[in-house]
Amino acid sequence: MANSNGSKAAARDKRQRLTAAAAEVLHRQGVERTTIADIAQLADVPVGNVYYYFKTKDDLVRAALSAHADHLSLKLAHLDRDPDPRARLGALVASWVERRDITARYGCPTGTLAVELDKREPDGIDTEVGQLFRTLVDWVAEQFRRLGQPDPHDLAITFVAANQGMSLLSNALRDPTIMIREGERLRRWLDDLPT
Amino acid sequence: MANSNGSKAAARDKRQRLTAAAAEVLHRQGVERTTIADIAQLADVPVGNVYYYFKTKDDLVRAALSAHADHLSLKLAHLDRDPDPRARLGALVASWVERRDITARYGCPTGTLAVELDKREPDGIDTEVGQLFRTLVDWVAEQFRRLGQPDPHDLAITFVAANQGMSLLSNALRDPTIMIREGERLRRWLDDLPT
Amino acid sequence: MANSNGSKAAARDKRQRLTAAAAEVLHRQGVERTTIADIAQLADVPVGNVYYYFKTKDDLVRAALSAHADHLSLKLAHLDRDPDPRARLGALVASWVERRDITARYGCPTGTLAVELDKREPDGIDTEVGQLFRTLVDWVAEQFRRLGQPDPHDLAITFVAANQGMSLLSNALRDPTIMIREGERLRRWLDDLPT
Amino acid sequence: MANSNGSKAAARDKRQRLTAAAAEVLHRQGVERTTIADIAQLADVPVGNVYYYFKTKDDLVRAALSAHADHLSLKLAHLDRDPDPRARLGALVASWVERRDITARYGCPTGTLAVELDKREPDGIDTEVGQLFRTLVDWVAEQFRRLGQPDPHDLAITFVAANQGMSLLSNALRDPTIMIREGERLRRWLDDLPT
DNA sequence: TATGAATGAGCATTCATTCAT
DNA sequence: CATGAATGAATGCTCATTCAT
Repeated sequence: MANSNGSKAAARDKRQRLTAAAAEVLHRQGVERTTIADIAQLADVPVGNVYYYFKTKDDLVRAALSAHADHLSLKLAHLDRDPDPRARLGALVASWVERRDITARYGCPTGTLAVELDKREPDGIDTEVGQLFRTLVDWVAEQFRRLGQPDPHDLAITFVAANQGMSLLSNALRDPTIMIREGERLRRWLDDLPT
Repeated sequence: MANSNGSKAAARDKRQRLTAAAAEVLHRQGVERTTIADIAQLADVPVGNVYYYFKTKDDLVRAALSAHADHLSLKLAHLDRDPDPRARLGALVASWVERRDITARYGCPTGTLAVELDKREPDGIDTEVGQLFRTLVDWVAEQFRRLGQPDPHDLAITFVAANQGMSLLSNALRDPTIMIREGERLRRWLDDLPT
Repeated sequence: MANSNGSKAAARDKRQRLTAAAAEVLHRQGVERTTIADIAQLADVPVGNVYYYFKTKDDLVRAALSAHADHLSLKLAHLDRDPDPRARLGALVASWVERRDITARYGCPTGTLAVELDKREPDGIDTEVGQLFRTLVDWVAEQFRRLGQPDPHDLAITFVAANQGMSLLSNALRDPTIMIREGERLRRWLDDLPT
Repeated sequence: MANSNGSKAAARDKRQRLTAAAAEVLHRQGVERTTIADIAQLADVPVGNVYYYFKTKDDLVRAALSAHADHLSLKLAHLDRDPDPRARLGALVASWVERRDITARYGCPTGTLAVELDKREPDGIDTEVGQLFRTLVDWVAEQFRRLGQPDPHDLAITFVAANQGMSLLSNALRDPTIMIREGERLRRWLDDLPT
């Protein structure tokens, strides 16, 4: 029993550890500068063993991306607890600002991944990063819709783009305060939305 | 005379060709996925000869970045011909929107370069991409200042971040129309600025 | 069990083979003229695999040097079996003369390595070749001390230098007989030492 | 006239400068670590121009060796002014000791060159370094002959080998004082020679 | 002859992926 | 499943030598 169940648990655990390690290292070092060995080491898994969980490096990258997607789903589900759409969006902004130091240092995990993956998959039209962004945009759009805004989807694009823009700039300029000021602007914008 | 000058001109030309090729290929394929051979081939220069003009691959990357910086300077100088700051900013937005198809396919050259270089130079605080962004932000801030806006620098950050955000999203979603709609929003925003 | 131990043994064996191959080829071709491929080929190891055992070419060079150092230690230990210091030194000389053909063809392994490494590590003060020579000089000095000689260390320097000198000359002149005659001179010198 | 004579002089001068530069840099950096560009730069000659004076790198190396040979000839001619063979040999030793700092840092120019060239010309039986050593050995032998010594040639080998040995050791141990002590020993040896 | 530029072969090193046990 | 080891293709870079002018 310790065997069948235990090893399955161990396997799930290893896969999990590898995914988490990948998400972290890929964020910090970038996809191309990260070796399988880097990830294996951080996950404390022997290199040769990685391939029993992920066929290729791309698979690992995808897993890391999925991890970010899962993280996003969790966050959105958490935000959904608040019934007020405006508050939800405000909390989303707050979560962005909260991560300002990491963002200023390494950029937005999703955004930088999107940039790198775009170079990797020259013909990928319907990419998984795209899906992630779509999920987020859709959720944001839904909030704007509930707020009775016209063109909620466009507003959502603007909103999500604002995060990507301030993240990229704060990273390029190594200035976390950009996130603070831009975050305040977004919140003001939310508050000023005509009802 | 045609000789001595000719060869120098040829050399300058080759350097120029290599720089242009680098800028183009690095934009399309990304820094890490681009080999010196790729650049050499596009520039029609034998691989070994590249190193006569650029000591290292990093040098080539820097040259490509400089090319972008030069391009930006030219553009700003061109915009400066119009005395109206609001019109200047509007024209800048227009130039962004104009490039929407390339942006949707490969992202903003400067933005994607910023992301990649951040992973390459783990400790680079005062990077050259940073300088490029600073130049742009400063110019934009100056226009807002002339328009009598409070906090022109913050507005400039918002403005530049907007471009990066919409570029990234339109790239990730492979949707050039995002650039159109966001561009229009920016122009409306400019027009609505209180005087 | 044959397994786990077997692969470790195989690994040790491969490392050993690479070290031996390195020692041999580096002696014959010199450090700079020897490629990793040369060593790999002689050791019958795929080139890419070499780097699993040695991170860099320098590492391989160091390993070869260590092999020489080990060889020296063994030889000295063997000589130590004879209780008579004079006989020990005589046997050492004999071992030098024995290798005269190889020496005339390729020089003294340690001496030529010392020359080459001196050019490689421009600032290496306390080099490993230096250590090797120190070990030898110290051992020789100890013998002279036991023989009751004054300035045993100086005598040891003279003794060791004599080997390097005759090795270099016999190599440059491609004349192994130099080793014979100089060897005899050294032995006579030992015999004539005042007690 | 400034032309024909001047350019010939300039050519001779350039060749001379290249030879001197080669001798110096090859001694310091070693043959393999020295590039044509290194030599050209030190000689203040454009790289492409080097090949009008020396067809190949080997030619340059040979020229440097010839320079050392010329230097030796000059030195021996100078020593020949003293009619006393013993004094001549003593003065030769003194000249070796004088160069102790350079020797401790870079080795004996001829000796290190001999080692490196041996690796370069795998089949060179009658090498030019050999010739140089033969010249020296013959001259020294002649002095011993005049001193009425038996086996003057063997003594000469011993004498020259002593220099190579102490040079190599003082270089490997980075200790110029070895040259001093060994030099004194050689002089004592000369003085003690039976007449 | 003079010279900047061109050429191309060669080398150390990396790394994703596979294999043997 | 686990794991250390194997494999080989790819890449940045160097440099002696040659060429065009």
